[in-house]
Amino acid sequence: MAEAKMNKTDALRYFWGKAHPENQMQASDSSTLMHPLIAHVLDVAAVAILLPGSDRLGLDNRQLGMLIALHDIGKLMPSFQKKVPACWPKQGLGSYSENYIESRHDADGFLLLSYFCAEALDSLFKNSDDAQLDWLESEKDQLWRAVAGHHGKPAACDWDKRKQDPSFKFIAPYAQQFIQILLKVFNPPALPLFHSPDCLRRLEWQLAGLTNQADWIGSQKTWFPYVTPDAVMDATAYFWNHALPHAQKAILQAGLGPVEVASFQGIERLFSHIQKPSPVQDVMQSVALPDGPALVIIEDMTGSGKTEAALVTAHRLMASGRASGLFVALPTMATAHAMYDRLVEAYRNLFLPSSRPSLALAHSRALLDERFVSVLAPDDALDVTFIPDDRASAAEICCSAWLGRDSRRALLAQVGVGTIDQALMAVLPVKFATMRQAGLAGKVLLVDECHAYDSYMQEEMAALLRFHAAMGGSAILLSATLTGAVRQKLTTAFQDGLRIQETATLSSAAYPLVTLVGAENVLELPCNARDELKRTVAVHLISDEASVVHIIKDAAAKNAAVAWVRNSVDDVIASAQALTTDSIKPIVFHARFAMIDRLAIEREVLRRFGAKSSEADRAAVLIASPVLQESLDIDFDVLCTDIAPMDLVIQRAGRLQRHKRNKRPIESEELYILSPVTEKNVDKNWISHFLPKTAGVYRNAALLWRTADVLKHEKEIKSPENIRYLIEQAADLSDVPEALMGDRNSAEGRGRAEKGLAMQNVLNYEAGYAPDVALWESDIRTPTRLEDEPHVTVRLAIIEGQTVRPWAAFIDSSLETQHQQKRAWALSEVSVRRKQLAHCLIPPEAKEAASRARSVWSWWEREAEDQFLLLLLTPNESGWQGSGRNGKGQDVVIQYDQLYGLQIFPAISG
DNA sequence: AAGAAAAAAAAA
Repeated sequence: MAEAKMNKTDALRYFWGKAHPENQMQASDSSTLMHPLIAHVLDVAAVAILLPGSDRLGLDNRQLGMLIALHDIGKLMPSFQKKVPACWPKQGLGSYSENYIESRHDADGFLLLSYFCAEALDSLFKNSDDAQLDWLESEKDQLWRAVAGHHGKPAACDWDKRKQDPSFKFIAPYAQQFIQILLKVFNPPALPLFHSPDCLRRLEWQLAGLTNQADWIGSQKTWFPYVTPDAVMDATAYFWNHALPHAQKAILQAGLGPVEVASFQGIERLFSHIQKPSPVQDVMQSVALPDGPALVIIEDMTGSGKTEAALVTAHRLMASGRASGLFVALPTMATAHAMYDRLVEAYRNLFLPSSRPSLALAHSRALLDERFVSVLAPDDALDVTFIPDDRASAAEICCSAWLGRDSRRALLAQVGVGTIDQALMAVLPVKFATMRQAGLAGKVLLVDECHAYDSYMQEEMAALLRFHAAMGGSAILLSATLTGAVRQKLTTAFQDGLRIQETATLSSAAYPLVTLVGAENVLELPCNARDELKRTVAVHLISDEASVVHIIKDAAAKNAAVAWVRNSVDDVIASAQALTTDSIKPIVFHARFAMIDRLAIEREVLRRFGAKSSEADRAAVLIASPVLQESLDIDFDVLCTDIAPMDLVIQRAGRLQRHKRNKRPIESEELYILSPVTEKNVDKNWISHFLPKTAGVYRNAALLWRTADVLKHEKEIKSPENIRYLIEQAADLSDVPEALMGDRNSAEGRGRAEKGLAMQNVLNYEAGYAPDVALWESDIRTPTRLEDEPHVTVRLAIIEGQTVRPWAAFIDSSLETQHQQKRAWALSEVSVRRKQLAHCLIPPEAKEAASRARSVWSWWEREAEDQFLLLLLTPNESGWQGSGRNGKGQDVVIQYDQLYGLQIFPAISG
């Protein structure tokens, strides 16, 4: 029996917007199997209107609500409605049919808005009868693609072909009626014509981000329980009485409720441990900041208190209304953790005590961090009415589970700390980049250690700064030293984003230095160094390994703390073995250990050589790979290093007699650099004959030669006086030996290629949120970092009978529990070049146990079988061993022990 | 001919 068809307005409430997948349905209560489309779009519109920060778009709430509510109009199409047959709106579409062409509702939505319903939307753009004041079609399309592209990338399809689908003719009247209903709910005044294309472009990106964000919140079923079609009989009533109150609560539970920035009242109020501000902190407290969006670059020595100076700057920018929050980007997960720990103490002081801002940790492994997980409030358990009244609870950290459980959402937290990669993905055509943009918008972007990047990442950084400035954001960059070229590049990028025609030229060579960049002017402000940090290190170039060994043995005999930074892991292990005697037992430190062992070594190294180490503990020899130049706060009486590029040599030298100590076995500050002799007539194997593995790691021999040669003449590293000079001199490769020019040129070529690749990959702000102007989620994910060579992640495991245990659980039995499984596996990882190890052998009798072990890994870890290798270890006389094949398919033996780490040898055949 | 360290990974 044919159902009597309803009129369109009545029928519309039966179209669904959200529904359970068929198999999870419970037939008992058919009325709430689905959430009506009208209800869903009003929910999302309500969220958008109430989200703090949505006022930055500069739209009237009625206009904003209208635009956002249109985001899912494509779901009216039968090709969407048929997806859940039980929810098919027969009241409008007649009896169910499967015969509709497959399509995407985001692309269909765009077509409805831009083409089939243009007239119905006229009133939204009609300012007067003067056609001069009308919006252009292309301008309207910018808005439509922003709201339609809410599935992580711009909606796309073969538009001309898709238009031919007869369903459009059939659905258009419904869509027009749908629009009428929304117009009645919101009653939006006409959108003013934008006086500049820049403003419209910004609105396009902002609207795309906000739609996305509001859709994610508005799609949470726990916050927006399904309602019956009857509930939206009166759409206006639903919006006011249902959508808005639910949205308000949802926003609070998402941890995105309104917060108020405290006024800036001096660095001591922000950090209780600071009694006397350092010079750079003094400057950043008092200097006049440029008007409008600002870029601040702080170059100063490690230990100068840059981070606090930067947070002071961020607070001042926030307090002056230029930002509502902060994201701190760091080069590694480890440094992100350290920064998180520092912010835990201070971040609440940025806001009024009555505000409850979230502090989120944003990187791929944040959920393996016990401390972060422990502060995550369970969804819905957050008491939204709770306002702490005593200081103790006001000081407590918080982060909603909704924000904390996904790295893209984590960027939305008022204060975020994470890897730089999380921010960079905002300017790459990866899925939900607009979410990340929304997270960064209106925040101060604080990038720490921003010298630590290659050409590819530098170009991404420039793109990020350009984008951030164009969106009206401010940024702070921290570094020990940047070359003039890099500082100029980043400054120009920021000014580009501000639409400055004639960007500033930087000139200062002072150090330490604060660079203040605004739209109007640029100021380079020399700054004093902290007295305690001023120092002179004597540099000795040594051209034979035996002498280094001799120096180390000599120092060890005097009970000094001595370290040798070697460039390759194999060299580290070989030298450690060669140095081992009855009295010397070197500590070996590199990254080819299972993470749990590496962390244990790190703790041991900190204990022995850290600020609080005792004289007895310090009498030790450490042989380390370049991991040592990373952020560990340790110091040595004597330091040796293989030759490396200048900035790294300086960084390594920072580990020499860094702390004040009453008495040292060796008082003079001397750095010994193992390097071949620098002469003009060297041959092209200058470095590879002398330190073959170093030649593989630092592939620009000219740069190494130049570094050694500059240091040979300069003879000392003097902070702060000659730091800038050393860096700039070493970077100048115009006059290197003839034989090394080939190397220099190919390194330059690689750099240029990387830069080109990055330029090709990053989003073009100007081109807008459009499908064809970037490789949006093409076949290969656009990476935040280039990998020069493919690596595999090896997960170490112990096999005993039929049980496979992660190595970490074997080392630390507290990791044996069910809920620690993921952490245990992550702590058992080592990264190895695929060339060395491509496949691990699993004996047939262990196959079953091995696949049982793998089954608890996440879907991509299981999926990428050649990327995540399970290595089964069995004990042998010197530790543990397993077997596998290298990249060429040859059999190899893998040796593992806690002293030297992972080593791979060719298998002895026969 | 040699090879550090570092990040990311679904959906609305």
